[in-house]
Amino acid sequence: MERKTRVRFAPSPTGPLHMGGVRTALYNYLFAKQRGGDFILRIEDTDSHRFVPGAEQYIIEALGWCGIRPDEGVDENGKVVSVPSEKHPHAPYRQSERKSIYRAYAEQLVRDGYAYYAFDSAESLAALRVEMEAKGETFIYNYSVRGKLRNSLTLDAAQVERLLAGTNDWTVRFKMPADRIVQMDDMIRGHVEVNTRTLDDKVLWKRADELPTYHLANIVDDHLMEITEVIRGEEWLPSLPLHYLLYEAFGWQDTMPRFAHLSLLLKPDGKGKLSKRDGDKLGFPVFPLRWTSPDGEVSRGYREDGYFPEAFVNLLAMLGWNPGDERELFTLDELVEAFSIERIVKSGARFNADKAKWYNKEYLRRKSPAELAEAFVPVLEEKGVSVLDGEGCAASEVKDFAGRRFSRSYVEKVVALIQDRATFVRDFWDIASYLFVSPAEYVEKDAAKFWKPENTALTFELAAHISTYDKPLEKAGLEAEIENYIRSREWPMGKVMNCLRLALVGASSGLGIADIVCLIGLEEFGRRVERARNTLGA
RNA sequence: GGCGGGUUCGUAUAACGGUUAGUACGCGAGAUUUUCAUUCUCGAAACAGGAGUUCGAUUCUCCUACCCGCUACCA
Repeated sequence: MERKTRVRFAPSPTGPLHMGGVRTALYNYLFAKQRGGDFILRIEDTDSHRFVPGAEQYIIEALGWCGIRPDEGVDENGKVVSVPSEKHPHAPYRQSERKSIYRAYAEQLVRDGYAYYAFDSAESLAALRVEMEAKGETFIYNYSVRGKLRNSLTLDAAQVERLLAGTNDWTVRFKMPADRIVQMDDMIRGHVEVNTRTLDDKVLWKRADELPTYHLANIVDDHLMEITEVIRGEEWLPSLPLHYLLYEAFGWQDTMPRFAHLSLLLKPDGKGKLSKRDGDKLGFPVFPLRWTSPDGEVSRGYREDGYFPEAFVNLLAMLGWNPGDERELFTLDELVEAFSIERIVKSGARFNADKAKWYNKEYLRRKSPAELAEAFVPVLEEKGVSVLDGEGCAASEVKDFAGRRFSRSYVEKVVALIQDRATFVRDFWDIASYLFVSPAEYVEKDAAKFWKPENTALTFELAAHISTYDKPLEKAGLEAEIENYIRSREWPMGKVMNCLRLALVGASSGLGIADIVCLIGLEEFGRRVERARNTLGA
């Protein structure tokens, strides 16, 4: 019988999710949605020592920002579900709240001979490890040493009972077979085999906190939650044999999920995988959202750096996957359509900040001016420019340069003309501040180049002519008028235009003269020319 | 050290035994433009090395090198 596709993203709330984690979640999501399946969020908080407050909420918020919404595990308020319901039948989805489930499974394995109780203390193991390493031997806790240690395999039943009841630092360990080749299949890497001889008797359950370790909790929950595919990071590949053996020991082979191990995201320059530490150091965020750690340390995020979630998702998807053709721009829905595990790349991907910016630029230029204006408003207000909304201003556009008040329709017009020139919304101010504030000073170098008596005389004459323009202010018409005026007099076009631009912008860069005049209007135009004349001289 | 994974221009990638090894970002040069930006055109830039298998290997096998991961009562 064909099972419904169910995948899960199972982060550990030990800190903010970094972009590699988001990519893993994204690939899981895409896989599930493509097959009409479920994407489940499960919180793996079985390490009580590494719990970080706020991390869980961060993970949910980050996924939400990306548009990745779990079908199960998180309720409509963005909280991890603890109580089972029709929509969330497998609750709780936080492993710490599933504590009671795991012990029985651990005991089942002991009873069936696949695991045993181990009574060695952490200190005695550490000592043994040091001792063996001193002799040049590698310490592996497996068949080779378990016979010499204190456990339910070497101690008699009565003693085991006594230790089980009377002490609380024992563990349940998996009894790794001595010499067996485990044959595995990975959806990305193909056939993989490992001899159990090199593997160790992993701890499955700890009496001290009555919590399972990752391996047990993971297998039990994936089974209980009817997970069909496990798509996770490459760091888990070495423990895949153990996981196979656990499914076998439980007798769950027939419903064992298929596995896909994703390569890691590497640092752009140096060596090693992208880690949480090297965010600011490398000049780009490693986190989707800004994160303030409990001790007050702040790490930047893509959201706060001005990236659109669509761009972030897109660039992440293309880091280790490609559609097989030359398309590069995909919305989340398009990714759902195009995604395929077969086209995931095996090797690790190095993140490239320039490409990330390019993606944002592409999305920015595709956005509507209305949406961009909306995002630009806070920036304007920060700069002391107020944006007027509402009924009154629709009819008559407000552009009050001295009072720094502009109607939203004006902001939209500005944005429409500059959106091709920006990578982020925050670039707008640098590109277009002169469309809101008269230039207070003039770039010295540009002034020296263009503000010369032979140019200014002509410029003032042109400005005077423009001021008398009585047709509706509209780019094409005004542009033709200006060009015509200059050409018919055989004036040097570049010199005059740049001289005038200097007066309007304060520099010899920026939009076309006609565009600027149409935006700021004749009145402001006249003021700027006057001001330049007074400041720079005629 | 042991085990596993990986290796195509600087980066991300295409190629699934036969190609002038393609594309994108970035970089360089031109063109367009009233400046800047955009846009357009062109250019430089890669099969880690060595053995096999084959009529023929970037592609298959093995070895070496390098990179990455794991080797915790962390995930």
